[in-house]
Amino acid sequence: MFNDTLQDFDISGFQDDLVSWYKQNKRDLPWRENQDPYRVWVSEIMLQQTKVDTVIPYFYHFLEKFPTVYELAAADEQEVLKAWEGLGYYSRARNLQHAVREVVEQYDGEIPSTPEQLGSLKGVGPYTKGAILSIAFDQPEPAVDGNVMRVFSRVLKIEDDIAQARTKKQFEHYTRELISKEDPSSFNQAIMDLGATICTPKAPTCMLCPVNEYCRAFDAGIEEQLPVKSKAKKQKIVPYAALVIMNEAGQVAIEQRSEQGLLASLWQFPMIPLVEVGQDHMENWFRSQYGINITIGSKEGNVKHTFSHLKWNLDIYKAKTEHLTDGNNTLTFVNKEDLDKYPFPVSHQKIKNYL
DNA sequence: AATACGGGGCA
DNA sequence: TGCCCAGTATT
Repeated sequence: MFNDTLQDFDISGFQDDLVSWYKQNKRDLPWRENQDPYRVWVSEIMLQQTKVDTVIPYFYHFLEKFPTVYELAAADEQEVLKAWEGLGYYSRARNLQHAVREVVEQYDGEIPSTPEQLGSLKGVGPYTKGAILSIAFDQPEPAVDGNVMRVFSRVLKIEDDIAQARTKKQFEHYTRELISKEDPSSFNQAIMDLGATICTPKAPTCMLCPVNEYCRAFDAGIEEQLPVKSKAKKQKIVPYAALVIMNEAGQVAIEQRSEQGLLASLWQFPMIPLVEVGQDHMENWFRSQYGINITIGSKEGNVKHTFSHLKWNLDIYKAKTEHLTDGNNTLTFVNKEDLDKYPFPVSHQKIKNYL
């Protein structure tokens, strides 16, 4: 199926040097305290596209609030989102709770340990499946993430575009061949630690690398040129007016976002899409949408926020209304002190400063 | 095969 | 700014 890349590669020597290095140098991380599959699972979901240092405080708090699958399954979704607030990719939290509920109902609370059952859970893709199977259940399954592709693209001198799906398949194939069958958990985590601390995206410190003698890119002096990755396209800029609307009771208006799409089910200050609505028509548009009159003051400031695929440019306005509710009950008027009970995206947490 | 989906840190 | 990060689901 694949070429002869692994011909003449000293697999057992590579495994031994990598795993011994890991055992002496592994990072002390909270989810490495034990092999509890639930802890491993939660950590792997949080770590998707997210740095270790960012995850650590969330992990502690989340495990304290939801120590086992049972507490998480029983929790209110808003509570789970609140615990995820600021971490991003909020569908991870929703999918995790959905999957945990399935584990409680279908598997009597025991996290399944077969690739088929585990991989069928919401939010558990090829990487997370392999990570849980290897780390929690000691099974020799590949867990191919960005680290693995970077490390092996260098070690094996693979010059295919790692942004392509078929390239990832290649790495899964090679990792399956290379992974230690005696200690797959240490092997997979060793690659991650190596990628995070030595085989870094820029300026890898090859002189400190425990497996540099096996590294074909290092041998050829092209480690900085790998991996090859095609560029992402630029984000579109989307302008909005964000409104901090106070009523005469001193309450502020917020609303919950749709259950689907961007920042699903999170809360926000009402926003007017300035692509469709002219500056002079904001109050009219608001009345047509929400059924109440508001008086918009002058612009108070601006918040820019970059997502992976778009940029929000938010002009902040303060506004007043005489109403205590809106026409269709889309808005919720809350006391300032109660704002922190609701999960807000980071962009709208910044708007709280204008209160 | 491409796109949607967050947010932070770093050169 | 642009790139990267312990990716997955949807189209």
